Amino acid sequence: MRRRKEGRRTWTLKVPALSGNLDAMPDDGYTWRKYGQKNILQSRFPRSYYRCTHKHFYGCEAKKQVQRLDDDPYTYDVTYYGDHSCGTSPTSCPIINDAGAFSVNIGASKDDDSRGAMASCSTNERNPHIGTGRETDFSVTDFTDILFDSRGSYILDTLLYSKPQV
DNA sequence: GAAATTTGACCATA
DNA sequence: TATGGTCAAATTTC
Repeated sequence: MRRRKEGRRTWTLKVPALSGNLDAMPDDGYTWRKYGQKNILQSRFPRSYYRCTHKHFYGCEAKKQVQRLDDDPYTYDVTYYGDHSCGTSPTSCPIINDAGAFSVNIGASKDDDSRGAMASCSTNERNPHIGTGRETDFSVTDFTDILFDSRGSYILDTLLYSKPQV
């Protein structure tokens, strides 16, 4: 495989399929173009590869991989690579699910999430709360800054969305 | 006709 | 050498 460049920010989201529809990929506010799909060993479902539609216009190097979880077909594992430099930005919480709430794990490195800060987001408010154990209010803009701000010292490694409560 | 998706081949890495 | 990531031609959709 071609390894991604060192220092590139990556993070992973676990995203439930919208409304229980396996074909309804959650929208994160960006426009993606699919450039490949591969069957992965030890996984029943193929992995899809996307890059930013504006790659050629803006040289935007953002990419993402979408993998349906083997043990939970209603959940996607979405891995983002790099930042968007195309000037577009999400218009809401990166992904809104049915339940509305999710938690975010922000680590300093992929192997160290012990220093992570927690964040949560609600569909009703569309206002994430970010803090370290304590609840601190931030705006959506602040939240997307953490997600995509190239100046940020944090690496956003894992977004763990809570499953819809049925 | 343009843009997006599909799919098999190619290639780098472990 | 097996696996995973990307390329690019063919096909589909708008």
